[in-house]
Amino acid sequence: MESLSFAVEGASASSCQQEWIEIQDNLKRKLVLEDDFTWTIPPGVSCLDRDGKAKRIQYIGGVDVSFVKEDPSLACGALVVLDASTLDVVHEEFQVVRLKVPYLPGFLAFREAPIILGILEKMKQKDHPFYPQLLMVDGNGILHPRGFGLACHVGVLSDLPAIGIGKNLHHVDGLSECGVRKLLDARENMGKDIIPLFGKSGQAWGAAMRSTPDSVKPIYISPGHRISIDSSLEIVKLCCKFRVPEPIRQADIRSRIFLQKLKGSGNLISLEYSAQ
DNA sequence: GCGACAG
DNA sequence: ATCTTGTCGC
Repeated sequence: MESLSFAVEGASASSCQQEWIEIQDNLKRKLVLEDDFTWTIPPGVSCLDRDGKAKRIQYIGGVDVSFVKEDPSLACGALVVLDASTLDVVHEEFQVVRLKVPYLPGFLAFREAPIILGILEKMKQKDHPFYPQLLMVDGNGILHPRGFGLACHVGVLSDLPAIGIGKNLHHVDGLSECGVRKLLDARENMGKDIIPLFGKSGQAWGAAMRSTPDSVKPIYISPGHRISIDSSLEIVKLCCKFRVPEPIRQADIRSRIFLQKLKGSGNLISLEYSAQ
């Protein structure tokens, strides 16, 4: 009995993955890893400040999905929009959903992307004035076993420039936390807070970043869509008040609060119908 | 075979 | 992802 259910679940999981791999490989053909946007990135402290022509990016979106311990299939997706110059939240959207798909390493997008895309679609239909010009995603871009993580998935399907942010390293192409740690601590890298991530194959996967002066644990940045690695790093630098870039941090905080309020106000029953 | 495995 | 109190430092 026990072994049978394991066998069945194992079989469905692997056939699912095979199908998902094909989807990822197909979507990957549409992936753009160069800057492909009309706005400009505000110059950092060391850059010349003279851009009178093109308009600077104004609205940066941050997305995250939170869960409830008591009911792991219940999730709240959040999209927050920040003013790039102040990092103030100017808009927020939430969507509570029932997840039907389990989390499988390498296939995060099949769990979380539909929620994010749903929110974006709703905003786009309304021609919302705060529709983001770029998305920062809580998960990797090309730093992924097949070079197509959540940020790529969301970026391609929404056709928005996207950047992936990992709070933990997904081990790919020989990359490891230990290796990154050594490079960050290396004497020749003193003061450097960005370490390019080159795998043993020579591939550039993104970068590890010490996002605040005193943070020990780096974040992992990789382009999702329509942006280069270098530009991704410039954007992330603009957003780091704390270790986790503000757009993602706010999406994380606010999606959690949203679920807390549902719990506190006993609205869980109505969710059985609204959150399909 | 063993360990690793974004959120 | 989820939980959680105190604690350290500016």
